[in-house]
Amino acid sequence: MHDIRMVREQSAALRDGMQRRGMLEQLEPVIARLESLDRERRQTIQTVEERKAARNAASQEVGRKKKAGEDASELQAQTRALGEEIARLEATLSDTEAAIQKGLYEIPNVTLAEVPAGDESNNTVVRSWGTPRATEGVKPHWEVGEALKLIDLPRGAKIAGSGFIVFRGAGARLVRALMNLMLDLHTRDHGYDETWVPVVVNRASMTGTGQLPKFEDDMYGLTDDQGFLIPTAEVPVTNLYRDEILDAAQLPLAMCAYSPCFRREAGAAGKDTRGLLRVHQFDKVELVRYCRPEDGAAQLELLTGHAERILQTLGLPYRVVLLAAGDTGFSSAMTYDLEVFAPGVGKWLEVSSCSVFTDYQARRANIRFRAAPGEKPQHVYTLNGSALAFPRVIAAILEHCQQPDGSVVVPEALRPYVGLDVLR
RNA sequence: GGACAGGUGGCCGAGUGGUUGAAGGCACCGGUCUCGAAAACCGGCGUACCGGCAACGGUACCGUGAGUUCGAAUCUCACCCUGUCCGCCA
Repeated sequence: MHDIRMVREQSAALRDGMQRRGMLEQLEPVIARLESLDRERRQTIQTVEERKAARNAASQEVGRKKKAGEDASELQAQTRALGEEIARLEATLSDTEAAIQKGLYEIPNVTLAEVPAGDESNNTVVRSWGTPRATEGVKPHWEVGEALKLIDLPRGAKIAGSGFIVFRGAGARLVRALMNLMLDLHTRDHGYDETWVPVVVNRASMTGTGQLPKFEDDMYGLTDDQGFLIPTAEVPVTNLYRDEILDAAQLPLAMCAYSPCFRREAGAAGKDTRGLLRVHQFDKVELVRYCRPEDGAAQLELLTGHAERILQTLGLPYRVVLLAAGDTGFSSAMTYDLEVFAPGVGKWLEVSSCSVFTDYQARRANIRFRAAPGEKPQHVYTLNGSALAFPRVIAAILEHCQQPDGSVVVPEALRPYVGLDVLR
């Protein structure tokens, strides 16, 4: 969420940011309305506070008179009328403020200068690693997965619904292996603090990271309670320090967490629905960092490198894509997608999305730090990235490491965790 | 799930419906004293918003929300959270 002051004082930069996302036309009415609501709000505040000052003075006078044994009934009646006026003004004010809030929630973050303007056709591959193998003769992961009895999609659909996966045998062990490998690397080599968090969170947390109010349809909500299943560990982990003020010495703060993730994928019907590419529940190790504003860009490079390291360790060819403004997520200021090549389906699969949110999330979630004792707290910059999402990594392994006989060579780094060299 | 008890400033802890933003203490900052330090003493010490170039003025905030009242930290209701005991349960 932006600060209303951003709208007031930096409206040119805001409009430029929306232009670069290709959303200015759509959002111009919202911005213009915010500008007028802002003026309205301040106007009303002035009036209401002036009336309150008058009421406070009159109330004290009533008290004084009563104490002195004088009659205060007339003054009381006047003050009551004043109170009624205040109530009306406050109702107006709270309407105005709600409208401002709503408007601010509709405006996405402004992207950083190095982010290319325009829609996804302007996404840029900034580097790549490894050599994608030829697609010739490589079977899609769902065929291998089924043949090797690693994945049971029909039974997943039976017990939960389509888009829910069952892993079996070595497939299930592969999931556990990935979890351990990733957590080990991030905690041992990359300095992340391992965290284990609830997969159910409340509305305040979902609002803090920006899933609410705009994307409620994408999430699973609990029907009897006011909770939601998390779509990513970003939500609980980033919210850990919601409404807190950190010491400067705590920054940069780095946390990683394994969690299952739940997504309704509403509106995605028919797209990438085969196999493991788009499912309602999947596992992921997530990286979350908080840093000082001046470190934001460097921290994004660092975090992205940590995610890349997993793909390198697994020996899977990938490329790093800098998303154009129009393709960058709502709350994000800059995002790199990591795409691994899956020769069986002949596609680059997004297995990670690493973003810096500047202070956009931190403002919403009210996460601050004090640069020096006695200074005013300011918002941290938040970052996160998957490292990595399991199902697509598994798909890539089943395809990239596939042998002509249909068996799959387990990436070397994973062998101690899986306990097998080849899946056959 | 049931029964009690409780939620006040960075922390502890007072608070009778009326100059209470809130006693007192701790912590913290500045000063006096000291060769220096400690102790003692003196002073300072919340946040947000609105107006103002500023000095400053105003408003709001005692878990959250609503209500009663001329006036609410203080009274009423609902909700949330914490603690203790009971029940149930992996």
